[in-house]
Amino acid sequence: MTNVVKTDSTPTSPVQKKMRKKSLQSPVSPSPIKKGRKNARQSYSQSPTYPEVKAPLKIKIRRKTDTKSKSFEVETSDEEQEKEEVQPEPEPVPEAARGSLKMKFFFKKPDKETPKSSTKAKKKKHKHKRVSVTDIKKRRSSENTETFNQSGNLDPEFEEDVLTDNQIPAAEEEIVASEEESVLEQKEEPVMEAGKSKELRVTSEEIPVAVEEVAIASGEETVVDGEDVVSWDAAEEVVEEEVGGDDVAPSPLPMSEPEPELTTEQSLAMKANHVRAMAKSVKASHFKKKGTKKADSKSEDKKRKASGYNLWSSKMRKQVATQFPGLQFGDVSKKLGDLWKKIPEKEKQMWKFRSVKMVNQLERLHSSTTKRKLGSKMIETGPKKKAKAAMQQKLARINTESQEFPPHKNPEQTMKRELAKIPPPSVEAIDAAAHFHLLGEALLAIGKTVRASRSVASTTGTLSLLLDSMVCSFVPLLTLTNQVPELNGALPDELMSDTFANISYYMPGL
DNA sequence: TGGAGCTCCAGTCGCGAAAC
DNA sequence: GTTTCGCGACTGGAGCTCCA
Repeated sequence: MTNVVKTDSTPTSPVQKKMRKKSLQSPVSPSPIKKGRKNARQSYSQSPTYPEVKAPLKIKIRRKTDTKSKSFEVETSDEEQEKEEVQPEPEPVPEAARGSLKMKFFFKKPDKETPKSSTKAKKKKHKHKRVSVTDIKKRRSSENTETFNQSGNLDPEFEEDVLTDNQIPAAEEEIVASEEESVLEQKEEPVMEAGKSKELRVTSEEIPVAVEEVAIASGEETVVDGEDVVSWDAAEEVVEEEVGGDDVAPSPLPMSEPEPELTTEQSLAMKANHVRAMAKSVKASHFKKKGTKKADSKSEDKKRKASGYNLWSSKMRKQVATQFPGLQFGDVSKKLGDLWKKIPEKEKQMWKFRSVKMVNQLERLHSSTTKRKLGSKMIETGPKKKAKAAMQQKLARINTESQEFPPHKNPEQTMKRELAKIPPPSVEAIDAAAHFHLLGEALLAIGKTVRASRSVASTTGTLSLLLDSMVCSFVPLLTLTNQVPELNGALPDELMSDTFANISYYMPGL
């Protein structure tokens, strides 16, 4: 026997989801449940006549993926159907409870016995936890020997992440300064200049900060939501450029064979564009590899921002897992929850602010409707709606066209394929010049920002950027040095070429 | 049939919305 | 205005589905 519960269309938006869920939950008779959510829950959980489901029906939920409208099939075997029929007729269930009952049947996982998995139990526990947080905060001052490990002391690794009293004032300053910087950045609308890409200036300011935030939040390898969002934007744009369009410039010519009629300045511009494209492609490939499927499947608009706790826990979870290898995920979460309660409020505020700041950056990045043409000076701007619609059209076209090529299931292959689309960077003097040219643009933009903001945070943040810039200058300098005939090309071109590609990824302004 | 991709699960906190 | 609840975020693995 097969019961089919069909939905007309896939709930794509939160509102649709909610409506669909409400339709599933909505009882036959609406009046009793209209008292309110709380009452409805109470009637569900506290009803003495509610039949206890010890062995839920074996339910298979199939989702048809080949059509736009997805339907859900609920299947029950004949044997199970018999069991269902043999069961004594339960006493009448209140209408309000029926709605919830239907919901539970529909989503309950059949054959897993998880004593804690009851939603009600979880919520009760959650509720209790919330109360205990307040109590813990009140008692924290007297419990200055809160422990994490068995020795009774906070683990040294974690102490690195917990601010001491001496550090708190500096942290406060950082928060205030960063807030000022954020406000300033929000107010400041970059002025377009001929020949300068708006996108260049945006990325020169934001990407280093984003990388910094990612480093703060998750260490070097962890995928952080914010980073993915940033990079997927870049990825989309690269795909857009690579797939083509009327306004897309052709791929740069091989570096070793410049057009004879080009002036040095023109060649330099081409090189710079090539470096930009290369960096974007590398980024796109990199994050295509790291991006989670779950994140991919969700619309950016629907994604909820990661909270301060999320950022903090994503970083600390690694440490906890490293220190306690045998711990299950749930145990690690418990420890993280305990630790989160123990860290100072100031530090929590810092993580909260980092979350907010990251969201602001991403929003600004998303709100940027600028489109850059390779090899041209034109910047095209427009209303957000218009740009968004155009982007959606392009993505639709890309999706259609990309069906001609089978997707690479192996991410490594995907990355290699993406990298193969761009010519390898050459290591001639003009390439070094192009890198220096971009570096100069980036530093100029940074200088303007610092001068405009005059904040301490901007200055200190720029120092690390300058250090990165110095590092990024090494290979171009080595390239130039390698031109000296007496050296006989001591450094292999392949090495230099690979390093150029890496620098293109990290280089500010790309 | 094997591999790749997708979904769900665990426990926790934060946020937004609804209820009171 | 306060309280309560649902949902989403974090990660890694297990299990399921789909496709060649």
